Amino acid sequence: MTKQLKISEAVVRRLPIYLRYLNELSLSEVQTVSSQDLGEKLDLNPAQIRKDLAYFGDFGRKGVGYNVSYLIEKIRQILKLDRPLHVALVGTGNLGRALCNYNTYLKDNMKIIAVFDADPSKVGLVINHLTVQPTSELKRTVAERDISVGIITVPAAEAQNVADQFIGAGIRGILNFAPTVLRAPGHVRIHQTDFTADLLSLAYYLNSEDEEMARGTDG
Amino acid sequence: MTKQLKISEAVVRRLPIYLRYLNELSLSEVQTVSSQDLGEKLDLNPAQIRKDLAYFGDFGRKGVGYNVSYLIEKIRQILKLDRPLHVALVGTGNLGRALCNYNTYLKDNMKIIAVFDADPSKVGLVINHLTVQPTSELKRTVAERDISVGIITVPAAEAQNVADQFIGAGIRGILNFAPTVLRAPGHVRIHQTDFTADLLSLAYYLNSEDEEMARGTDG
DNA sequence: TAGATTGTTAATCGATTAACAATC
DNA sequence: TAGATTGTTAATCGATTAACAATC
Repeated sequence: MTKQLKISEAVVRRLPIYLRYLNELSLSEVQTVSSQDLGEKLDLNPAQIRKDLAYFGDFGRKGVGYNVSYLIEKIRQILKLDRPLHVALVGTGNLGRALCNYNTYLKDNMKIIAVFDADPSKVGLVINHLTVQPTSELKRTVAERDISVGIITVPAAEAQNVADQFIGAGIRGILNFAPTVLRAPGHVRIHQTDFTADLLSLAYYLNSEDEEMARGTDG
Repeated sequence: MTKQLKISEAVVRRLPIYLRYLNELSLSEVQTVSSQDLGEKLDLNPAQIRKDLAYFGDFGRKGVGYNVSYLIEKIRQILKLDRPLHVALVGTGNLGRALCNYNTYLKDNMKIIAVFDADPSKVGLVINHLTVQPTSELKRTVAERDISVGIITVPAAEAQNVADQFIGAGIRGILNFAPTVLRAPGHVRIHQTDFTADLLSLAYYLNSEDEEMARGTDG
């Protein structure tokens, strides 16, 4: 029986992680997996995994565990990856090109099907079978090709402008790689990927051997 | 007076965000900023910002706000970005190349100074003034050039192997872009950048116009 | 002095984990 | 039946937010 409470973001963000490992298991022809197994592999608490999944239904069998292919099917339904999802990307710098080539990765019905750049010298280039279009065509293409997600890989200064174009074109979600906070109306979901922040915050945790010794002595 | 409680990860992850905007303000020659201003710009609660900063010291002035350049200096000290920090990257695919070119971005004393690839056909290529070295040279280079952070941009199947080499070479922190959970001893800090998960989890939140109307009618 | 804004405490909210009855 | 493992409740832990005295 599927419950419909409000699901926390933390839970939703773990679902793709589960899905990824389940797909691996499926390839290895593993039939069944326990929350214990999943927890060890993904470095998560088994109780948390059971709780996460139980928000959406009773997918497991007591004493047995979870059927791998059934759970894959269910998580794909929850994430709405059981239907095709069209993505557009703006900004064909190194990062944008990298993401276009990641398309193979996203076999989960999610596919970049259009690529844009404001720079005329980039227009017409072919990246992984996609021809770069001028950003001026964004609105029309999004409507015509039923694109619901936009990826932004332009410089920070242009990101809000591109976001506004996406929003005006009726996009539903944006994945932003530019290091800037985007404004969007409530019905447009924004996910931020901020690896500069990931990298800089890493510095905080770097202890030299010396410091570790010092701590050992002190405390 | 600097307090030394245990600082939560959530707090540390916001510091680079503050730093980024403060640097912008500094460029615009803004002298002073309030938690109110910061909160509006960064879409965060002002009380949270004040609390975050207060963990590390009394950086503000009541009735006035925070001095921009003083706060920049302090946050850089906290994040240990007041000293040079050498980074190595393994995997010169599209993403790896993209990150090498982001070097300009990371003016904060953090710099990619060595690049490796296991593929002999990549060795010797020059990416943003860096010559690609064979991965076999990783350990020696890390030691010789005082490299403390490793970035992994290889396929998932090879990521743990590369991580182990970094760890064996005495690295202190790893930023992993491969979609796999890495194992590491406690003294090595792992940050995971998982934009595939960011993208897939986005799908969960995409409501079509129709669904929104339905919800409007139902509830 | 009056207005603004910090630093901090207390209240709230949310997420994780432990424990265990149910049951395969 | 005995062993394993789920789903779920209760307990814990942690993070965010509101409120306000202190003070510039």
